[in-house]
Amino acid sequence: VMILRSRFLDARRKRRNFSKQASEILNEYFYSHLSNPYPSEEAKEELARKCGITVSQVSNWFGNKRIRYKKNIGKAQEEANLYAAKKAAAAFA
Amino acid sequence: MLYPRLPADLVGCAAQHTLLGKTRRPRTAFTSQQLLELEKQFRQNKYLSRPKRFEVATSLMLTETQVKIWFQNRRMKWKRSKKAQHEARGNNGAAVG
DNA sequence: CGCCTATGATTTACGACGCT
DNA sequence: AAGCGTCGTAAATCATAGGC
Repeated sequence: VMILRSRFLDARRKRRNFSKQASEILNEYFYSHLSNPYPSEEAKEELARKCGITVSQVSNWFGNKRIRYKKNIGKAQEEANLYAAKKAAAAFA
Repeated sequence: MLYPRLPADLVGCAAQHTLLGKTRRPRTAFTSQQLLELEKQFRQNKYLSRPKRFEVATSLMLTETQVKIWFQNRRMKWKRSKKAQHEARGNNGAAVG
C-alpha cells in the first residue's frame, strides 16, 4: 500500500555514477585510512574538491563504503590489496 | 568486526550496545499517511510542542520518540536542502576548480 | 530487450555531547 | 536530573545505472 511512496517524490533520485578518477581518489583515501576511515570535515572538503562532487556526496560515499566493506571483508580485501599495491608503487616512483 | 581504532565511541557503541541491555528499534517503514501528516505538521511548525507531539504520535500510532526523532531528522534535512540551494546560487554557471 | 548487481541517495534510530 | 536540541553516524532500503 504505502509502497506507492515512490513514483512521484523520487524523481529527485536521479543519479550518475562518479567518474572513474573520483572513485580512485575516494578508494585511495579509504584504503590508506582503513584503521580509521572517518575523514574530518576538512578532509571531506578537500576530497570533494578533488573529485568534483559535494561534501554531502563524500559523506554518503564513506557511509556506504564503510558498511559495504564490513559486510564483505573478504571481497573488499582484494580491493584493499589492490590499493595497497598501488600506494606502494607510487612510493617507489 | 569494526575498524580497529575508530574515534573511540563513534561506532563502538552502535555496534554492540545490545550488551547494555537495550535493543535498537528496527527500522520502521512509515506509511505514506503518516508521512503526509508529519510533513503537514512540519510545514506549520519546525518544532513540536510536547502536547502536539503526543497528539500527533497518538493519531498516527507512532511513539512520541519516533515523532521526536522524525522532526529532528526532518530539520537536518531541511537545513541541508537550504544549504544546497544557497550554494547553487553563488556559482550560477561557474566551474568549481 | 530483461535480469541482475553495483552504487549513490534517502530514511529511521541512536550515541555523544550541548544547553537550559 | 530531565529532556530536547544538533551532529555524525549505522544500517536498511530505495531507485537507478550499467553490464551481460
